Amino acid sequence: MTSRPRPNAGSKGVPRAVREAEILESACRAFGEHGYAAVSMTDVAHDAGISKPLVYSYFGSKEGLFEACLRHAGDLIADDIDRTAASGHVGLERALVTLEGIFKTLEERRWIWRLFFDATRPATPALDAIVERYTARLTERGAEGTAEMLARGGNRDPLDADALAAVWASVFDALVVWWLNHPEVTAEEMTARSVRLLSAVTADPSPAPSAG
Amino acid sequence: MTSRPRPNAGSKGVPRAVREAEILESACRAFGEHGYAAVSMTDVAHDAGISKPLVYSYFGSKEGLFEACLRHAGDLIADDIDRTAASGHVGLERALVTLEGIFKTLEERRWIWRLFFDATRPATPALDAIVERYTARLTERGAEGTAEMLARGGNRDPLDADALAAVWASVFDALVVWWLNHPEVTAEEMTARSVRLLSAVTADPSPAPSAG
DNA sequence: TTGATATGACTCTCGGGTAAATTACCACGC
DNA sequence: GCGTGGTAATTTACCCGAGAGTCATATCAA
Repeated sequence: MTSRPRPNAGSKGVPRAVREAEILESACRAFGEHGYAAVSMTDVAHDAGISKPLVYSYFGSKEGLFEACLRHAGDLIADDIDRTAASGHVGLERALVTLEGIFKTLEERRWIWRLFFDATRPATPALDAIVERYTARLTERGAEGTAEMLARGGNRDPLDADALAAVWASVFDALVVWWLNHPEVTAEEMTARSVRLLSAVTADPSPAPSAG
Repeated sequence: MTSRPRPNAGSKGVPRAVREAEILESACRAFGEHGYAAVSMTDVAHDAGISKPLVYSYFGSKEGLFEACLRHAGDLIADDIDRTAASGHVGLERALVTLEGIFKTLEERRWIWRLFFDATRPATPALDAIVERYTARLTERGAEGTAEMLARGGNRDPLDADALAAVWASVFDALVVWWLNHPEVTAEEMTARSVRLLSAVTADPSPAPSAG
């Protein structure tokens, strides 16, 4: 079995750090847009313009590659959350400042948001821990706000607080995802829209549910 | 290659309609709890106490089986939505009546809710159409309510209306999913919780975002 | 005997992961 | 300047397991 010539083998000579960043970017985009399960390692390699074993030499496994994507995206998002949380705003205003920050951070990399809500990823302890760590910062901040809101109304039920925190996280996610699906809307416009919507809801003098 | 005996082959004689219902129930539960991708046809067959080829003889393919699950679940849910929508309530009260109906309908089959939000299913035109058809009824009803809320505040932006409808759908889903994760909470209790939470939010006299 | 019900054992494809070989570059002695 | 060996970068070709889907055959009731 005489080996046939292998075009381009070794000819690139791209430094490790550069190649690694290239692969990571391709992977983040692919995973974010199509989901873990729908993306094969061959896809990532092809998108990055290289062969599959090279991807493995850099990231070890598909799960390892996804983990690197999570860390990359998580650092971007969590750092932003921490920054806006430290800005001293409270109540609805803090929620809106947080949204504004996220919109600006994601502006040119919108797809990374979905990495953290990818139901098709394997539920391994390693990945679970990373997702948990990063999402905790976001949900914690939200829970503070919603708990405060309930307390103002005299509600001290811990399950109510937990459920409302989940609802708020879902609202946050819905706003971001809606924005992901409307690429023509800028971060600035989306911030203004969020202000209008949240104000409309909390100020709504609609027919409240009468008892019974 | 003398064929060995096949224990139980053909010995059951279960009527088609009965077997079909058994398989469907197993499949709905498995798909709903673990997701399309994580469930194999062998799993379904084993759970239903039969062999894989029998599942194929009834539903043709994995996608066909999932389609049947969607129709089964969709009929339950959509019928319920239509019924509560016709009850004549408006505003927040209608939202709560709708939630109450869904909670009661799902009480003994909570997992079927997730079938419609399963990101691991194949995105074929056939399945897309079915999901679209069933979810349309739910989101449409929601959009009516949110549009009305915006209009009361003088907001006529169609994109705002679309985004708020998405947010409301997300809130609805978040409440149901929170409930799925708290099996000890009854439908009745969950309805009461929803009333408290939505009332708290819409009636919140919190620091509104000042201009600028 | 016939037809409905049922199954063990198989094929085939896809995708994660690997082994071994190949190319290019670089440092070094002459 | 120029062979030369070491090493990093990269490839082709393969293995392997899982799971979708099929076929020929077996059992049983009427």
